[in-house]
Amino acid sequence: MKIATWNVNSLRVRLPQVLDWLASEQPDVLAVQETKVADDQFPVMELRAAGYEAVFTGEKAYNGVALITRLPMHGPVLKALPGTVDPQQRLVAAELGGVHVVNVYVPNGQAVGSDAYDYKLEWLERLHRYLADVLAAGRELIVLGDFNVAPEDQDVYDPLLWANTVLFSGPERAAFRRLLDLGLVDVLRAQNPHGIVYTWWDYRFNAFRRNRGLRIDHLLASPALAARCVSATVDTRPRAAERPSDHAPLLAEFAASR
DNA sequence: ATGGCGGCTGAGAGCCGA
Repeated sequence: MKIATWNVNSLRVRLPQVLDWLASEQPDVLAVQETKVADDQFPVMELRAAGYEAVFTGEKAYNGVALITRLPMHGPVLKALPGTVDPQQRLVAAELGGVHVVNVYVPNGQAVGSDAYDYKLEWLERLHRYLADVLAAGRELIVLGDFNVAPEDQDVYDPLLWANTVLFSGPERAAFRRLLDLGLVDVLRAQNPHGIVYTWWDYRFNAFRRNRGLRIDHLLASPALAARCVSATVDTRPRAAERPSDHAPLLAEFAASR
């Protein structure tokens, strides 16, 4: 299975880039975040013409997530964390190729100590409970998306500058670590144990040209699946192209089981 | 490094992202 995640920062603006990328990389699944499009405006037909179906949950102007796939989908599609009513559309999950695939757009948090920050930490705790249940049921799991957390010093271009700020504060990193403590594997880091690998660069400051980035998009896999990961890379080409998203796509490939 | 970018809405400038 070839599976990717990409925060596109408006699917309607980025649709040409997304269609180009699907054509060149041919992933089985692409999880996108920040679609910023209401469901009745979602580009179903354009994706279908490219050979992909989509399940999505969106809203006007903010948030919104979609799973774009050429695999057959089985079973129910989840469009929010179970047992919660979230006015912000931040999660879509489906059974794809025998794997429970969970696409997340974790809240940004705005600033340490803000209401948005508390909402982010609560959201991550609810995600933890849900993923624990999935794993307890013995299901193969991939959770991928924009986590808005840089887990380690090497995931931040200037850790001292970012210390105690949102995306890199202790409580956020601890919440991410608790997801790994479930047994999930950060496959991009596992494939690049020591390398500098960023997924986001600020539009300002010439950040991309200077490679002042953060690694805040992630793909986590359950242990047996992670053992079959044959590659995990960040494709920086779309970030370098015309009218880019500020995030680059993260692409991983898994060998079939036996 | 104060904000510089870019998307959104609604028709201004302000909000939000990270």
